[in-house]
Amino acid sequence: MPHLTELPDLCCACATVRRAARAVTNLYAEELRDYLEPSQFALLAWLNGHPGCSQAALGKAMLIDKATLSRNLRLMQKNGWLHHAATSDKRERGVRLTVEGKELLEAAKPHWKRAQEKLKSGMTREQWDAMWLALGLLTAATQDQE
Amino acid sequence: MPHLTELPDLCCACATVRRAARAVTNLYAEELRDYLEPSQFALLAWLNGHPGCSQAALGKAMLIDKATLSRNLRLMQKNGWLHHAATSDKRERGVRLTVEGKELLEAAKPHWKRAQEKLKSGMTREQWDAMWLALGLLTAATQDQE
DNA sequence: TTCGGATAGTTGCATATGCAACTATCCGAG
DNA sequence: CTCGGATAGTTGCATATGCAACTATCCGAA
Repeated sequence: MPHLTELPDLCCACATVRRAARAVTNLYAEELRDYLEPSQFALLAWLNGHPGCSQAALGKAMLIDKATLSRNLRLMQKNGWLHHAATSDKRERGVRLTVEGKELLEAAKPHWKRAQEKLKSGMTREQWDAMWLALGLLTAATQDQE
Repeated sequence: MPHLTELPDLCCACATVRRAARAVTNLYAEELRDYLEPSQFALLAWLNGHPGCSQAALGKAMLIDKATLSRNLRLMQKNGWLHHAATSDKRERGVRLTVEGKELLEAAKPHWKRAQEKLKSGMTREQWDAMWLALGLLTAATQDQE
């Protein structure tokens, strides 16, 4: 796989960030295989830090369409990892991890960590930091379009 | 959408690059809506520069699973944008754009350009360059794991 | 008080993605 | 020559993703 760092035929930012997402997802998926999908790990981890969060708030934070979220959360609920609870606003319902969900998250964490360390070990500290900055700026640049 | 550039609760590189990919994909999809999907544009553009390429080579360049590629290309073939041709090696078949495929690519290009300019206008030249570097390094870091 | 716009969530439809298992073909070692 | 491993591509299955259209609820203006 030569020249991945050179400016390639892929002069399309969309193609390049999607390719990176595929590559990174596969790396994490391999580590998390026995537990959950990488995207499910992300949802579980975020919800763990924001208990009682509404689907809408979750979607805004992760930039996930509400329809996608509706179905992905339903799957995780069927797995027993989380549950919905009524709120004062009858339109929305707060999402919380179940005990099983928290246990799964804890069990998966070391494997997540391993994947992240693998990635980190492939670049310098400066490159790692620059990557986080770049991803944040890239995402932000998509949001101030309206 | 505040603080997207700050180090967030999303300390998972996978979640962050996937979120960026969603955000960027949506931006391009909006521009390309009347033509094709962003991922189809990427395939079409790459094939245009590598006529007669095999699915396997395409998959290696874009880091797309061969099964995914098989089906995505089939869709595009049904749309009349490309065709497969036999090669000396009977296992593989070279993929080429049809005339319709080339016309579509040309028609979509200005809209792709507009999406890319939108993104570019949201950051400085240095940040733009740093982003390309970071995405390349990130992708490369996933590849030297075996 | 009520009505219309905004918000939360779901469903139909379509595309994208990857693993496992499969078939067909190629090619080199013996 | 032949057999077994490697390679190219397809199919079954499951998850992820987003738009459009829908229902239910909320809330502020008239």
